[in-house]
Amino acid sequence: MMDALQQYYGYLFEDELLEEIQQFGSFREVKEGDILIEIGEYIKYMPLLISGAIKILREDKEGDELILYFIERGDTCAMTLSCCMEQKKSEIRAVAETDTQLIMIPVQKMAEWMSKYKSWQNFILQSYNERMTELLEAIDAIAFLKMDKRVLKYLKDKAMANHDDLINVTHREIANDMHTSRVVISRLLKSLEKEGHIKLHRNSIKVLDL
DNA sequence: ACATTAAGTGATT
DNA sequence: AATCACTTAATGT
Repeated sequence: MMDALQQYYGYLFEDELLEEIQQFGSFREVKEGDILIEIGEYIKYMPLLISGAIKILREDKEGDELILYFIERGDTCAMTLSCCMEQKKSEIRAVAETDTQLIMIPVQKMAEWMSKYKSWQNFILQSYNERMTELLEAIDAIAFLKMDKRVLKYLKDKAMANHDDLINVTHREIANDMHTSRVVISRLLKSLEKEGHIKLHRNSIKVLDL
């Protein structure tokens, strides 16, 4: 665990902080599809990604999902930040997008480090900022972009998060993430394929123009 | 060979 | 953009 920490976060954090992370954080591995945080749960840990990716979803009363954004190595969940500050329940669901390795940091520590380490403070502030930007993008996408653009954005985001232009996903799953029907997705994907943006296969899609 | 699941299509609202 | 109804294609048993 120290190796990975050193490798991916060494340039960000000072040595004492790295040691504290190692001491208080617990390493965890999850498989694709595992739920890390469920809506309504109290958040006790904040995740620090080592590898893999996680997708953040919102859900309405009827159980319909809507994707907000993906997080990767070097990211933390902004919702965790706002929720854990006041020991509130989670407003979102976090699902492992791929097999993922991460370090769970107790929220008390994260508050403590805020004042103790400048680099931590910067890290939190910066990723909070990035998340905010992505959230705004997500809102823009929903409010102003047409469905076809949204699907393409979704695919590109997903390809980025996976570090792979070949995405394993069914039309059904996309429809669920985007809160629409499968038929609509099928049609949009068809037209995107005709325009040369993607290549369709059964159970997978290849993104061509990244 | 049969059942199940994913994906494609036309018509309707 | 959503829904229905139906077809076709791929995959599993």
